[in-house]
Amino acid sequence: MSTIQDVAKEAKVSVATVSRVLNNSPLVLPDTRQSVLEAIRILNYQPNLLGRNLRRTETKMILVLLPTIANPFYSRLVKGIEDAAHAGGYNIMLCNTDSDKSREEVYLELLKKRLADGVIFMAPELDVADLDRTSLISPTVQCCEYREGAKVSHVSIDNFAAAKDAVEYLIKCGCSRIGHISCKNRFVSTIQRKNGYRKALEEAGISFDPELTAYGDYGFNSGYKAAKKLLSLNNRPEAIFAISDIMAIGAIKAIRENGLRIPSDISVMGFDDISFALMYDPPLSTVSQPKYELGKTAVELLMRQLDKQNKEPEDIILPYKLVIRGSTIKKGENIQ
Amino acid sequence: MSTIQDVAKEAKVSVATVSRVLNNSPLVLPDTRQSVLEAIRILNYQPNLLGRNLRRTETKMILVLLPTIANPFYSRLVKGIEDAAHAGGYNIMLCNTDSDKSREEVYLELLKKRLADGVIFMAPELDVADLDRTSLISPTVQCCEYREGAKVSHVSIDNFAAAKDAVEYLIKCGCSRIGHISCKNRFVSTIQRKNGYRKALEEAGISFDPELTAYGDYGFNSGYKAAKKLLSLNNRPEAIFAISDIMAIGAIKAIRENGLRIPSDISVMGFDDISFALMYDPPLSTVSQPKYELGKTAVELLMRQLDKQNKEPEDIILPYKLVIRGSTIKKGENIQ
DNA sequence: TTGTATGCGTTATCAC
DNA sequence: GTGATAACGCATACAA
Repeated sequence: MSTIQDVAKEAKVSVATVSRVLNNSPLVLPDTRQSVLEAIRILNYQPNLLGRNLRRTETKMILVLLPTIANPFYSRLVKGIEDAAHAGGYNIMLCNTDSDKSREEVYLELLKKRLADGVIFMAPELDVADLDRTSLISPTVQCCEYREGAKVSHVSIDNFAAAKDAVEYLIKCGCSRIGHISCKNRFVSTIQRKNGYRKALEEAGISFDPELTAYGDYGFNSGYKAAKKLLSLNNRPEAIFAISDIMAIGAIKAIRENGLRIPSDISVMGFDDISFALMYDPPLSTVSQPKYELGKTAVELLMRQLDKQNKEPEDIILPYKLVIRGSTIKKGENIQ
Repeated sequence: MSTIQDVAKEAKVSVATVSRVLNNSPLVLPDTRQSVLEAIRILNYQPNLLGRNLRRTETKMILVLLPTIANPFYSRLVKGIEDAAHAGGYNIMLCNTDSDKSREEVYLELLKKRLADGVIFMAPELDVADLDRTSLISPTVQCCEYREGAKVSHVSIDNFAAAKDAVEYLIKCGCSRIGHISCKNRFVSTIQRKNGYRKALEEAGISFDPELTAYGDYGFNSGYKAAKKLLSLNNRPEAIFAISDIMAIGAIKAIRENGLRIPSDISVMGFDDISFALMYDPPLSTVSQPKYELGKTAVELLMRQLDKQNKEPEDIILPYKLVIRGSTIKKGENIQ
């Protein structure tokens, strides 16, 4: 493995000149540049980035913390992050936290140990204070999920409006008893979606029934169990709004097991628009998040901090889209 | 940000001693160690790994190249890799190549530039010669997919036996016209699965009909289209064996659109056993790969090279499992 | 325009 | 058992 020294010797110039060529400095004569490039070619030289990183105290690496890549919601998001990062000369380190705070902290060590220049949280387990502390060490951005009150940039959709829209659609379809499958966490998205659900009911003059809300953990089985519970009510729901597609699909399994049909007996609405939503039979109606753009925007927010352009936290809201497919009855097609 | 120098000054020892404490050297007095640890605590010191990496010319980082994390097949696999890597003191860099050779090469630059100590290929686009060249630079392992003839370790299942088993099962269920949805690539797994399919037919005395093989690209739509083609044959298949679960699910969509039912009219068998296979309705019969173990084993193979324990390439075959669920008719339940 | 010299933070090789 | 000090490979301030 040859070093910059070897190249300098071969090209009969100083290491400084080689370094200049490597970094496209304008103040090096074309002839000199040529002979350096020739030496690089001859020696098949590859700069050792460890040296550069140490010298510059930067790694051109972004830490990306997410619960698990097993959740297909993150696939497109990561793609958006990856593309934007590459465009800016950065690479990413994808880390599964399993929604475990201590795992998250272990990965943040990499930041403290200078192995990454910045971090994007997809669903921070850290509390507001820790998040603020992290942002003091390195540029930090929250994407999709975020902690309210933290002085840390974030990008997300308007979860309240999205949930309200989704439930309003179900109401317009003629459903008035609408079940909600939520999660027992304190994520802003969860709370906002729940609020959107209640607001839609309220505006339609439908009284909120706490029995119609069941809880899961975003997983398939939890959606199945939550729906079983809702279906066991004396007055079962005519529609179910779940805060994740996977839970919605679990709910459909439960509904079918009870001998009911989708969507004629019960409509089901999901959230996220993961790729499976379209593959499922029936294709799932859902709230589509602009996943690629969310990821891309998160990186842009981070870049602005990395470039020291902006130290102030920014909050960006991206548009969502209600996607109606086969798991909800169409307006006007309801029996009532 | 304090450095090792600051700690040395604070603890009134040399940087060498601090370094020894940091690296758990046995030859440092308990008292000295204590005072160093105290200084570290006071200064809230974090070692800068860039310095260590440069000095040791290692990064404790493993490059993991896969087509895309959007393919859920890789979720558990990555988990296995991650856990094993962490256990060995390594972190991983997950890289989506989009099955694009040039993207793969870009990521391999990270290896040449010493930003990673080794690489695991999940589905190498590189040819045998390039793969051999890479293994000369750094420890290299192929996981699941591999190039035959490359002097590079690999771990996978016996794709021939697995496919043969799957097709034999369909035959035992009474199906004799069995369609195959494959891919037009040169992956060993593809070829072996095709061979297993043919071998099962042959042993059952069923003549191979080239018309019964259609091609896709592992994606949902491609499975859908391939099945459409198979269904348009004069003598349509009684069962379909796809080499990916996602294509199998696409095939089911096509079958249902043609007014046929799963599994009574047509049985469908997938491959991989992704999480969605169990969530789908009907739950998909498929060949289950030991995903977590495949990932774990790949790291172990790599570690042996990193430790210089073993330079010779090793080939490991892990057991698969045929999982029968609702998308195939049960033995004895066939109409014939 | 190019070269010299220094330092980034750490570990390792020597002395002592 | 501990301390000086020389690398590791590169970028950059300054000198020429």
